[in-house]
Amino acid sequence: MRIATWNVNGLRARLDYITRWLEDRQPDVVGLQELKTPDELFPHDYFKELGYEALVHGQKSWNGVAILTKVPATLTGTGVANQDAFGSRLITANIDDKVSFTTVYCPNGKNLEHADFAGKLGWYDDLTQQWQLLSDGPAHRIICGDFNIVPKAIDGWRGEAGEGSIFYTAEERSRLQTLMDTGLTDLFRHKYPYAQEFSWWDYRGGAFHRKHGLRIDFILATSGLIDLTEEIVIDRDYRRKIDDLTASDHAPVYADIAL
DNA sequence: ATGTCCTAACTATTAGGA
Repeated sequence: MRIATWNVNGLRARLDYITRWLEDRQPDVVGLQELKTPDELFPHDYFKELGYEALVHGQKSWNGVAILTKVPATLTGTGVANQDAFGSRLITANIDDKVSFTTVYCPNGKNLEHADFAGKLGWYDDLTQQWQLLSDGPAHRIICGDFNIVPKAIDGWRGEAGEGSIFYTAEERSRLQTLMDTGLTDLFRHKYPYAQEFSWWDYRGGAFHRKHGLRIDFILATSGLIDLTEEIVIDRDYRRKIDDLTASDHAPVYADIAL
């Protein structure tokens, strides 16, 4: 089973680009973030023609997450408890009764002085609490998405020079670590302990070509899935322009798991 | 380097992104 995560930066503006990627990579399950699309405008029929059912937790203008799936799936939850003010950022489904699949769009935080920074930390606290409380359903669980945190210096182009700035703070990293301490493994970092690969590059200033990126999009999985993971790829070719189609500022990330 | 770029929105300028 090929599972994936992708912050598409506007689903409707990205529809043709997303189609190219789906046809080329043929993922079975995809967590999408930053739909910027209200539920009533989600193109269910379009994805159905491509072979995907869509489970959607959207909103007007901003945020929004969805799960595309080729295999039978059941929606089991949306949203982080007590965090409605941050918008639509989490959706969970049981995939074929084999794995619980969650995708998240974690808050950005803006800057260290902004109220959203403290809010980001609180959002993570509530996410972890909710994650721990979820006890029924499949034992295999995946949470993937745009986490908006650089886990280690190697995961950002600025390296050690970035330490302490937003995305690189000890406060943010401790929140991510607390979530991981519930029994989650970063599949990319586990398979490639020393690789420097990025999943996001700023649109501005030629950041992609200057290799000024961050690795902030992860697939986190429970321990039973580690040995079942055959490959994990940050698909950076799909951060490039295709013909006249503009890419998202995030690359897709996918894993092939023997489920 | 608060320069740059992209999206959505009460279509023109602004907010948000990371």
